[in-house]
Amino acid sequence: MNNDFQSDDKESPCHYRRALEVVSSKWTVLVFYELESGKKRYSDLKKQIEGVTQKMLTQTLRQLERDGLVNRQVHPTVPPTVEYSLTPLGETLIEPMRSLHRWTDTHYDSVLEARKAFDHQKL
Amino acid sequence: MNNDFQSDDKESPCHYRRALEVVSSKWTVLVFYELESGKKRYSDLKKQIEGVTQKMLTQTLRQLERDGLVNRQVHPTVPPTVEYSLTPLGETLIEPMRSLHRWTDTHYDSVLEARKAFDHQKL
DNA sequence: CCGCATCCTGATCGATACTG
DNA sequence: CAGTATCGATCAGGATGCGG
Repeated sequence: MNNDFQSDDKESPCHYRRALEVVSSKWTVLVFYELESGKKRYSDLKKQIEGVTQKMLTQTLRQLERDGLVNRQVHPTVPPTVEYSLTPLGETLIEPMRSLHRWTDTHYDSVLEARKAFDHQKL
Repeated sequence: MNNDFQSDDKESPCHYRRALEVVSSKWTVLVFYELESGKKRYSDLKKQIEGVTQKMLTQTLRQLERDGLVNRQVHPTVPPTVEYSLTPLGETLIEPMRSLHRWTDTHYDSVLEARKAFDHQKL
């Protein structure tokens, strides 16, 4: 496991950017989106997030757990059951995420059009 | 590219992730942050965004321009002057970005603490 | 001053195999 | 079921040098 996020300097000018690192990895948003609706099992997350590999799902969940945004709950059953849910801290992120989500719904078409125009003009 | 299927469903998680792709590259947020306060020259951006290389700054600006979020204005002087500013579309992103920014200011300390606790517990 | 082209390293991710 | 371990391939990104 390669957890080298050591340079967590709060005073750094990259403070703003580091904030986004909390949520900007490829699968983080999707995991977060699934957990918004409540506690979910590992296998359910795997099933519902299309295209995610075991490795990436685990890695993403570990990172969210490490950041205190997600809670991991292991039930000592056979076979094992693991449930994930948002922590109170994680829930404070829901609103900002929704804000971005709303922006997408409203403006993503414009972005696609802009790209099309840009690419066309470049030819 | 397996997960790159297109869905017209505005509520689809796939759509949700795409939102972040617009803003989640390493330097995008910092560039955006600088341009919030108005039109800036390339060299000023380079100076104010600590640690960014020419390559990455140019690359980031091109991407933002392609997405229709940033306007590029070339003045035919010698030597050349290039100014960047937010487009109207780009300005619509300011509020969502501020929302994330506020979250950072309020909760980033908690994230750092959570990381510390998590890492400590792992030893 | 602004930016493109090239080379190169090392982080990231998928695929695969294995465990409690 | 819910992971861990390992190995390549791919890719982002830094360094450098050139060009309008």
